[in-house]
Amino acid sequence: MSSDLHSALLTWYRCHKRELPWRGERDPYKVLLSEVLLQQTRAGQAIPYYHRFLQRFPTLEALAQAEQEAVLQVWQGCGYYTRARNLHRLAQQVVAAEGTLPTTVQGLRALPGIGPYTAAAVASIAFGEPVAAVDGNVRRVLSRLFAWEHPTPKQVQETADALLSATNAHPGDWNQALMELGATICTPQNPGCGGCPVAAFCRGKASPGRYPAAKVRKQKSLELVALVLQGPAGVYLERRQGPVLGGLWGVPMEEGPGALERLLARFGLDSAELLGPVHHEFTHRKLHIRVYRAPWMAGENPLHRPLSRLDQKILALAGAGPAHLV
DNA sequence: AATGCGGGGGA
DNA sequence: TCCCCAGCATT
Repeated sequence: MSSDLHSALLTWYRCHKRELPWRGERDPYKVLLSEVLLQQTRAGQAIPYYHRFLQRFPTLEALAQAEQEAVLQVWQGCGYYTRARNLHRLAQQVVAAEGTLPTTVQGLRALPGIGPYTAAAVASIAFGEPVAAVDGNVRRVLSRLFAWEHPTPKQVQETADALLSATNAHPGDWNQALMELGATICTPQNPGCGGCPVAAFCRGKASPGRYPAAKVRKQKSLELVALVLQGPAGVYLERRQGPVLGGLWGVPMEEGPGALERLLARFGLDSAELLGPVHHEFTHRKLHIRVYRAPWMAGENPLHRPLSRLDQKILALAGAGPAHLV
């Protein structure tokens, strides 16, 4: 019974897995990089960043010696920039201590930016530790297999561990097989149950949309004003602080009533030209930005700074984006 | 347990 | 439009 599920999934995986750059990779540094990139990021989006990152920082040592801004420059556009800052910190920490990455879940878990999933993924894939890596795919696959509408983290982890302990496959391969099924067949919408290798074992296949129940998301609306200060050599940029786009560079912005007045006061200006609106969405925020422009004596080329997509949009509207200054 | 954090792709 | 992605840190 259970062994049939295992062999069915593993056979399918050997035959149908996507060819990804990190597939079959056992180098801990490369495995770690791929797993961090894949946090809340689809494989297709992560691939170019994986290549760019390894070309720029081929080893953990090279990453440790880099400036944070150089790391963010490579990560630019990939989102969740805390990942890049933490990975950089991790490299410096490890190189300063042991020199090589920890080889166990427990050791990996203690590093910045490494949570339960990433620790288990790296330990199982790179070091063969028999531990289940539970991500969103695994949670969804198991919820459907067992018809759980409201799976608890404990329930999912325990079941995933039990399934892993019942296979002779390499733990990393088993974990990836389960995730690959979730990513390509057992998808959130319109799952391909007709082509599913384990449909015979699935209690939820009659109504896969019910498992697991969708989360509720609320999106806050924010009114912002941005000021593009344009000079002969480029635009005025400042380094953003705090949790939102922290470490990246961008144009001055203020939020809420009186935002424009505060911006003008900051730079001793009387007025600025309204260029137009820019709309930008984060998962939890909907930003409405009124973009103004004013002449300025200094400025720099935005190409040389790590910028978010948001700031790239604003600069494009002002005709001052990286593409306009190359 | 809930919330915040980017950006993009598929339906 | 809406959903959510090979999650983690913080509260």
